Parts: sequence; C-alpha cells; structure tokens
Amino acid sequence: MSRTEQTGTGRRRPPTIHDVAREAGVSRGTVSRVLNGGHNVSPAALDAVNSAIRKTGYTVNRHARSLITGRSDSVAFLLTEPQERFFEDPNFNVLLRGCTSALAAHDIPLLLMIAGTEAERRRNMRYIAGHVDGVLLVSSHSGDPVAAQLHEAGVPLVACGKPLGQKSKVSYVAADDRDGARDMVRFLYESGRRRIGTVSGPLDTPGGVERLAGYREMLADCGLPADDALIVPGDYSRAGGEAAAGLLLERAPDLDAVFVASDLMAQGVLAALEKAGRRVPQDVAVGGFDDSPAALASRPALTTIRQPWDRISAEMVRVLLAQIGGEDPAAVILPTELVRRESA
Amino acid sequence: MSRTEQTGTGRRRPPTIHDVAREAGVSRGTVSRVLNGGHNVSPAALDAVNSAIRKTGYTVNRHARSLITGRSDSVAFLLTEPQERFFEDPNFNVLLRGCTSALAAHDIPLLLMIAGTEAERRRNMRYIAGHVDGVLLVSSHSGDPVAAQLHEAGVPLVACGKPLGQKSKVSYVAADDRDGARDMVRFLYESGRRRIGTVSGPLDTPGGVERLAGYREMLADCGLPADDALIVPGDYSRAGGEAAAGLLLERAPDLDAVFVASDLMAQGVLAALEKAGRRVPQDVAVGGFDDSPAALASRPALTTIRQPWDRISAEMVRVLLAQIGGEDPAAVILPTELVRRESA
DNA sequence: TTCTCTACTGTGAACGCTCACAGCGCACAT
DNA sequence: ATGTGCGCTGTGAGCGTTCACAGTAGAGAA
Repeated sequence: MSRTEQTGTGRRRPPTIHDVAREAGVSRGTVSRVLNGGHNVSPAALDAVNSAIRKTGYTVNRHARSLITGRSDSVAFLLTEPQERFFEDPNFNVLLRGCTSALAAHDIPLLLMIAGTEAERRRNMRYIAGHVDGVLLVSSHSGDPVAAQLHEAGVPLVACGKPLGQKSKVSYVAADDRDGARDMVRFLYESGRRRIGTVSGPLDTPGGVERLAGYREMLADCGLPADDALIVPGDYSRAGGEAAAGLLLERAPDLDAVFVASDLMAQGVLAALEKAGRRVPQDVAVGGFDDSPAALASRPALTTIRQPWDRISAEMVRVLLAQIGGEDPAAVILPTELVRRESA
Repeated sequence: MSRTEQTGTGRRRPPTIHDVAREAGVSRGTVSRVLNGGHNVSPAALDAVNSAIRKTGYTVNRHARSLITGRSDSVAFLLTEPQERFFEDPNFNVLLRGCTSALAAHDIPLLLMIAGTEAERRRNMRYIAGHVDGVLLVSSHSGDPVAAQLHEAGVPLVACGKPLGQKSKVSYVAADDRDGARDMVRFLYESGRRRIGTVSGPLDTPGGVERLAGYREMLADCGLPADDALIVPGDYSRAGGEAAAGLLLERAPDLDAVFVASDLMAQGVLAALEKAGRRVPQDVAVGGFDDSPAALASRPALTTIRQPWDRISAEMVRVLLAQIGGEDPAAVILPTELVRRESA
C-alpha cells in the first residue's frame, strides 16, 4: 500500500513537494521555484502549483530546506540578564513583543533563550552555533563575554544598547541615552531647580554610563557646579532607588531635584522622599527614565524620558536581517522624548 | 581537495557525524547510538566517541535529525491574548521564564509566538502544524478557537488555565482560582468585614468565572446574603479596576471590603477609593489576586492571593512533554496562598 | 530552412542524520 | 560439533528539500 493511500483517524503524514508536483502536473523543481519566488516559471505552471498548494494544504518542511540551504530561518532572542531584572523591567515585554512581530512579518520564528546560569549560557551558545541564523542580544553588563564570543564565531548579531568594552565592531540599536538625560536635566533646570542630584544606573551598563554623562554635560552647560555628592549609583531596582535616594538626602539635604536613570528606581526614590517628608514635586522634583508602566502607576505620576522601544525592536530586526543578508554591521541610535507628568 | 582539508579564515563547515566516526575509528551508526543514549555500545567505543565529540566540537544537526525522526524537538509558546494584557501582566514574564528554563533542561528550545491579529494567528497555526512537537497555550478567552483547532489537528497541547467551553479533552494547568477566592473572602470575613464586594475578571475567562464562583460560595458559607449590586465585572486592567470600584461605591456606599480578581485592577480600585476619600484598610479592605509586583508597589501594599507561577510553568512543561511522549492529556490544579500585607 | 538565444522544465545528487537490517564473534546449552 | 542467543557493529536506504545542470520548445535572426 503506497503511503499516499493511507487513511484513517491517525495523524496522516503531511503532503510533500512531490504531492504538490503530482497534483499540479509539474515537477518538483518547478514547485520549488514557485516556493522560492516564482522566477522562471510560466504563468500557467505558477497557477497550477499555487492551487495545488492550496488544495493539498502543503507547507514546506523547513527541516529539509534548512538541511540543504544551511540556513535555519530562525533567530534567537538571547537574554543574559540576571533574571530579576527581566522580571521587573516592563521594557523587555515591549521589546520582545516588537521583535517577535517584526520577525513574524518575515516568517521567521523567534527562539527565546535565557542565560541566567553558566550552564544555560553554555547550552545556548552551543545551540546558537549552527542552529540559528542570527541573534538579538539583550545583555547590558559589560563583563558579559557573549557578544564577543558570538561575533567571533561569525554569528550575525545585533545588541540592544551599545555593548561596552567591545573592541570588535558589533551592531547595536540604542536609544539616545545621553541626549535623553540632557533633556531631562535641562527641563529640571528650566523649571527652576538648582541642586539637581542623580541616581544613575550601574556603571557597567551602557545606560548607566551614558545617562550619567548626559547629566554631567547638561549640568555644565547650565553653568551648575559639578558635585560628586549629588551622584549616587543605583542598580535599576526599586529597592536600589530607595536606598540611593536615602543616601542622596543625607549627603545633600538641600536637594531640589533628582534625575533617576530608570522609572523603577524612581519609584523607590519617591518612596524615600515620602518617608523623609519631602513633597514631590514641590520640594523635590523627580525625573525618571523609560516611560514604563511604572511611570504611570506612580503617585505622583512620573515625568520621564520615553524610550522608543517599538522602533528599537523594529530596527534590531531590520539590522539583523540585513546582516544575515550579507551587509555590514551597523549602529542605530534613536531619539528619546520627554514625557511631562506630575513629578517634575 | 576533500572538504575536510578546507582551511583558512572563513566560517568552516561544522563537523558531521562522519567526522566524529572517523576520528573515533567507528562507524556512523555507533556514533548515532552514543548520541541517542549509548545503548548497545561497548565501553571502549563509547569513550572513543565521546572524546572524538569533544575533540571535533561536534554538535548534532537538528535539521537532519528532525527530517528523519519527524520530531522537531522544539515547542511553541503561543500567546493569543490581545497584546495589552501581555504588556501589563507581569505574570506572563514569570510564566515565560519558567517555561523557557524548564524546557532548556531538556534541551528543547521555546518558540515564542504571538497571535494578536488574525493574520498572525493563521501564520502561527500554519507554522505549528508540522514544525513543532507541542504547544504551550496562553489564551484565556473562551471565544478563542485555537485550542480546539490544535487539539483537532492532533498537536500535543497544554493550556495555562482551564479552557472554557471546550468539549474535547485538552490538558491544562491552573491555579486553584476558586479556592484562592474563597480564602480571600474568608479572610475578609474573619477580619470583621460584612459588606464585601468584588471586582471580577472578564466572565469569558476561566479566572473570571472561577474567582467569582469562589467569592459567591464563601459568602454563602459565611452566611452573608448574596447581593448582585456588590458584583462588578472588570477587564483585568488598572483603568478597568478604577471604573469598577467607582460603580461599586455608587451602588453600595456601605461597602467595607472588596475582593478584586487581579492586582492590577486592585491598583485601580485603590486609586478610586482614595479619590472617594475612603481609607484603606480602615474604611475599606482590599484584597487582590496574583501577587504580582504591582501588589508590592501599591500603596498600601496589597494583601493578595499568590499564584504559584513557577510551579505552573514547570507543570505545563512536564505535562506537555509527557503528552508528546504518548501519555494522555491531564489536568493539574495547584494550590494558591494568601499573602497578607497592608491593604486588608 | 537553420541557427541561436531565451524562457521554461525535469532530473539526479546532495544535505546529515536515524533506522532497520544483516553480520560478526563469543558464550553457553544441546 | 551444531545450534541458539546476545551484545555489538557497519551498511544502505531514505527523510523532503534545493541546486546545478541538461534538456526542450518556441521566437526571432540569418
């Protein structure tokens, strides 16, 4: 009994390119050509194949295709953050969603990989080499060797945020952190604040470095004195923000504004200020960064810098696909926007 | 020039099972046996193969394997929620993380698929049939035909939360929503509350239905009268919670407690109560559901029902893999836990 | 007519793996 | 001696594609 005759209730085996070819009265080759763009195929054959595809419900077997082309037509989204940050930071959702749908438009599935532990990291690296056409990397800490390793292995790669301490040229897409920080500090200055502190991000992350640099620059541009007592590094967590604000108040009781490098930390800052009896924004203005849902949920709602996450994800995918297609690595920096609410 | 001699700076082609076999001095078959559990292989051959694998840096070509086995050794995580909820609900992060790492332990990659639009839904369905061994489904709305379609197509499937209105038997893993709701209402009753309202979830979601049922049951168990004025359906969003609470206060000004079917909605309820000048928990106690980060971030911090998301994800993966292995569909219901904080 | 060029089509070979099968040697029972 | 079983091994076939190549027909030029 030939296998095309097989029937019954079981999960019948899916139609192959052969079945389509027979149905359309053409050869495998022609069907394959239709599948891959339809060049050099007569209109009649093209029609016949297309309706045979519809009739049989054929879908290409990507394993067979990958086996011969060497491409997998899939992309990994690799997260090397320690997990806490992944949980707390709502930006990842937006980024992940954006990447997924941008890839879906090209019919490319996204493989989610999380490298929390060293074992996971190794497993993922082993998987990526040879099983994935490219990698969307989310990993801010500069100590992270993943970017270098992947780049060296020749895997097309786009990082989210500028990878720190990277000698080799690796693609990345980032918001203009420095400019965003400058905008916020200028805004605080223009609303009359003169003792402007900052809770920065971790200084081994690009966001931490760049936002702090923007803060310093704009302070200087505004003619305000640099004062290291006004700078406290945070860790992007709510609790870290609260602790940092406590320290800041201790070192500079005359503080009248704080630029906080993330909304989550800004929530902590808000809490610390409330405990210390300072009113926001009357006594102390607070500016956040990210425009995450936390910014809206805060009381008072946070004035913050919006990062264009939807555009970031779209650009990451665009740059990655271009690189898979043979183009050179590229860096894309996207503008931010100040969102004015109640906290400043 | 044979291809094994090829050299130079280019990305050399990865070693195959042939290379390993030659290196180890055995045949392809023996290497394959080692790769697939090492049964019926002599200790000497096993050693030789293993060190040849290490030496060559061999990794199996999963496409070639899949082509012949018919398995893909990958699993889809399919989200059919409208995107807003995905963004706002932090539970998804925990769930997604949990599933990813539980699968990683079996060396199975997770394909993230989001079906927001109809076009995405069709694309995903087409992909899933034949390219994926099983599906982890997150889709609460009962109108959603995806579960039925997949089940009918014979794709192993585990849903998160009991799929509503499903005649056929499909696996699911869920928290004990009803029991959690009962616990919360009992707690409110035991702390002296007698006019206990509820903001339920959407009634076309299992959580919405079950939590409301638990609320009703416990009210009856406590001997409190049923009063439909005390029940307002919400939509799991913050804004929806705020609106619902407004309605509730209007219909029952003597309210002294609210059981809210999600923390996010509870945040909205808190905001509405504050606007109405009611103190929490003195005037009105508020109980949430989920124990999401929002519960901690709220002021006052929410008393809520913790859903065991880490266990849910682990069980989903376990049940799915069992089903892929040929076992029958199964339903798993996991206990919840009341977390006491400040709001009640 | 004949030749050339172009557009289209079919065919065999590979991609790297697993599976079924056959073959081998050895131990033990007959 | 012969048979039987078992543990281990190698071999050929085939999974469903794409790709390179060869071949065909028809249009246009000579």
